[in-house]
Amino acid sequence: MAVTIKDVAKLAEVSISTVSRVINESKPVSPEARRRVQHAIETLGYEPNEVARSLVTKKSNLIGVIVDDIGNHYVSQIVRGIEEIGRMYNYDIIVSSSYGNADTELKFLQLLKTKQVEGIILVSEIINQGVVDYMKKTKLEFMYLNRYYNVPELPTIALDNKKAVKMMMDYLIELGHKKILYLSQETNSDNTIEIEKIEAYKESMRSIGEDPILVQINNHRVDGGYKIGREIVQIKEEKGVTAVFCCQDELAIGLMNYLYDNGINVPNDISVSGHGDINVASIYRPTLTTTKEPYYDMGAISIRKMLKKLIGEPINDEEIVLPIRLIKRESCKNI
Amino acid sequence: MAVTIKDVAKLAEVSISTVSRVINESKPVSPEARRRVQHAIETLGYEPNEVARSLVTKKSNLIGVIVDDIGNHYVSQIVRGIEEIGRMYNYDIIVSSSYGNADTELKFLQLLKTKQVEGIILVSEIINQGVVDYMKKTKLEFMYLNRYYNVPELPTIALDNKKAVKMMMDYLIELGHKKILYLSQETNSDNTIEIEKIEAYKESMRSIGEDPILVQINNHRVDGGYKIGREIVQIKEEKGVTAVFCCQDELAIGLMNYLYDNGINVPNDISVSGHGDINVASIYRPTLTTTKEPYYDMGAISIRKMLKKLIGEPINDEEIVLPIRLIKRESCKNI
DNA sequence: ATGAAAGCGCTAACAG
DNA sequence: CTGTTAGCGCTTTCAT
Repeated sequence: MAVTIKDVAKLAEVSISTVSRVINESKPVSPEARRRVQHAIETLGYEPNEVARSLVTKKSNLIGVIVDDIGNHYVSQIVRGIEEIGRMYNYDIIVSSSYGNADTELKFLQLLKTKQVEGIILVSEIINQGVVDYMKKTKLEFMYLNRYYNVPELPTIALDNKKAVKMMMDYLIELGHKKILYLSQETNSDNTIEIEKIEAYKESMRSIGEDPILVQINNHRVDGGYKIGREIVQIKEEKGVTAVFCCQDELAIGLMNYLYDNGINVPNDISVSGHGDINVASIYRPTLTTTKEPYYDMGAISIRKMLKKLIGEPINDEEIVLPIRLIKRESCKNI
Repeated sequence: MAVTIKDVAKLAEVSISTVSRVINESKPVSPEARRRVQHAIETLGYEPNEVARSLVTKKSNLIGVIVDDIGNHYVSQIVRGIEEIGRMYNYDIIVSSSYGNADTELKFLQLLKTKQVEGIILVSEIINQGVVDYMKKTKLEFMYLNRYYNVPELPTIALDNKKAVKMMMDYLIELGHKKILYLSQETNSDNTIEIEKIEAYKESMRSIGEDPILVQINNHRVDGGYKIGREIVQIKEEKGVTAVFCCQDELAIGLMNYLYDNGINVPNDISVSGHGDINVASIYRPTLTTTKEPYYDMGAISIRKMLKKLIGEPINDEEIVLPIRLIKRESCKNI
């Protein structure tokens, strides 16, 4: 059996309350008693039982984090941010990967609640009405981080995606491109973030008097970009496309792979750009021009907001707008 | 206040013991009582408090996972394996990133223990005597997964690194290479895994009557491979090196970046191979020839072993030797 | 089959 | 400043 507060009290010849007091520095304790208690703790190697503590204080110092897949690089960056800031406030995180399954997300939500987490951060790629409903009726702190959907009913950290698209389009146009193809993903729901990105793209094209050249795909992974390569090359030939702007870096990388494998040189034969700035973006050759989504910061800010609410710190409700940065690299060149 | 077992008991007009019994199916309960309890649980939306439960059962169903950096791809793959298998046994994981700091690792170890985790898996890149000492005197389940060091005193999942090196060398030799440079990392301690890899490399070189061409570096990241590029190219010129075998994929990618940026073509001008098969290895162009380290499996197996011990399942002590596979890709060609 | 009661390890009034 | 006491929500004897 592990050593408990009782053992410490006995050895130090004080009451357990006194021991509790020196552990938590919750109330003044005489120097003498404190010394004895500390000595007892040392010799016994006492470590407080946080579970017991949680039970009475109702504070678990635990945040539940449900993610799509921790193996995804951008996800792990968000988690990194969450964890690092959580640590500063003495919070630990329990992570679970749902692999995009709505039922799993909901199951984890309930599970985490039984574990008495004080808040939950959901990093998802799907829209899950079950979660929305569940969270609305429970008073748990919550944050919905979704890369693809806007979730208006629940707190989230939003990015100015329209602006990101505009910045990229302006840059491409500045490089002399006119026939710019936008590789997007299918918009299967009204609150898809892609809808506003597509809108921004079309607007840019209109502003230079060009017709939009839009290709949509239902796979936003690297292999999706690869598979659509053939079609893109075909359109390039037909319409004289000089630049492909992909709605996600993964697609851009996959596309560049296809182009490489088929002897088409980026950026000499065609320019390619992405969105996100995942880690391979700067490692791949040619390096990928993209707009940076501040994943780490998204995680950091979401938990900071949550924790501030939890510990009752004044929370400045001024919407923090995360800056979007254009990262110019090798994959796009002037024409 | 959340609804407790008491509320359920009251509504169902039974004692809390009975409620507990139906929740846990620990003892027979009359159909009638069971029905009433279940109904009460439904209407109240009761969810058991796992913290309270843990306190009495001494089972937290929590495993602590301390990693170097969750943002590292190979680390996140290990965590994925841990999490997915843990889930099957109804275990959750608490993850913390130590960023390679020994004191932090130890601090987390203690912290996790106070949280009553039932076991700890440490995914580290350093050797930490403090951890070894601490774990030897506590009875917590433990698993030490280290990519760079052998940790003889504590349970771990080892890979046959010598064999991996031999396989790669055999392949390179088969392709006609003789002047093979091995880019290794500095071996600052006796139990560095690199020592046996270097040994295996030297043996291979000896077997074809060549002198080893060894370069050591103290940075095993992508940028390390990039920075050493200049030196490698120089040695290539001097000694007629035709292939560079890097002790980690990250180094190989960095090196290929340097070569690309300096107009040296892989694999036409020089072959490059790695070790690990991190995700970029197959995404990068040219794709990287490497030996696969089964990260996901390492995580999965380590927690499975731990959980079996925890739930008292018979554990087959036959050393599971994880298979090492040679992945032939584009970065190496015959000469 | 069921209830009463003890207790897991700890915190937080409450007295003194 | 310190000890006593009452729980936190739950499981688990021990009777009945």
